[in-house]
Amino acid sequence: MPADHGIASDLKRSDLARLTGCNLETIRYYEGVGLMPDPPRSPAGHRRYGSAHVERLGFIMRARELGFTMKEIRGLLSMVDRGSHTCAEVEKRGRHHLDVVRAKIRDLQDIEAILADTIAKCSGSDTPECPLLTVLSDAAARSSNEVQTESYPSAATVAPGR
Amino acid sequence: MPADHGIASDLKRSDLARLTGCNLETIRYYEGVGLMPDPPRSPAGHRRYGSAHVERLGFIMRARELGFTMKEIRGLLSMVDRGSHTCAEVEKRGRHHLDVVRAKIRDLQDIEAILADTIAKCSGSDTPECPLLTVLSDAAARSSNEVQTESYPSAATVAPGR
DNA sequence: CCTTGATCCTGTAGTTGCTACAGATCCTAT
DNA sequence: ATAGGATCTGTAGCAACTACAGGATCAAGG
Repeated sequence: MPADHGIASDLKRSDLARLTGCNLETIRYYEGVGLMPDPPRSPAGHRRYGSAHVERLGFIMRARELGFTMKEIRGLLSMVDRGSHTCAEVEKRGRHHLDVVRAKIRDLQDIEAILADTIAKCSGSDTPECPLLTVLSDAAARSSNEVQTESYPSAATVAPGR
Repeated sequence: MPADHGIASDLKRSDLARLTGCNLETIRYYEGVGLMPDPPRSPAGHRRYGSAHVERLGFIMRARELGFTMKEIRGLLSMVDRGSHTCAEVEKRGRHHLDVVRAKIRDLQDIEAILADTIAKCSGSDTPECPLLTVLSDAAARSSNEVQTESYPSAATVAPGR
């Protein structure tokens, strides 16, 4: 096998985009908000990237795929940049993010249950009466065992105006 | 107990907000984007709402809670406004939204699995080595049975620059 | 060598769904 | 009458990008 001819460099912005799967414009955006460093420029002012940039942007993209917010990614990166990170601290942040992800899953599962239950009652016919519209129109139809504590005397029609 | 004196009216914007749980400013926003009708005004120009507005905003709020986008809500409302809705059509839209919700749940569950698996390997100690950082730094660590089809020769360090 | 088309540059506006502010007017209670 | 809330308008900000306009530059073909 031939010898490696050294660290790659001289990548254009489009190369970096292609290698990382990141949108071209987003690279500039990340530079603007300080997630990516200002790269060296060619004499004509074109950005020139190296493998270090590929690594860093790859890190950002994978964190994004895992749903980390920009703030969290920024925190992780600055820890690593400073070399002040420990597994314990990274794990702590990861666990916090996991909690957030699990909370979102629970919220969506609640929504899923209501939607599925309601839709199951739909007739699929041409009548205007619809269980889903009823649920959307009437708070009481949602949680039938919970009494509305404060509401206005109900009017005749749903979604009036026009 | 005194008799009900008819359909309510002359609600102020703050009243509507309180009755529906909607943010005060959001009401004006919904009016601006055409989700809520322009209400009648008092001589001095203050918005005056009635029970029909309470109903409509309640509809919007409940659709929001179920994760419908503004576009979907707009579609549902305009159907109902026109009186052209059928249970079949509403059900169709509801099922589509349910599909979207379920897809989101699956995405989040994938994320949850990767996070949980990775964090489980963390030592929680003071070392800088961390399985979670490894996963974020190295694409190969994510899907270990999938060969990277296109990537750059890897450099020494993760998250360089500084 | 020169042209042509692709790519790069900058700054700025649009997206979704709100939320919050500034500065002016108005209402309500004492 | 006056003090304090509440309302009015327009506009700016948030996350996290994405897309465009108008110009400069590069790379390949003739």
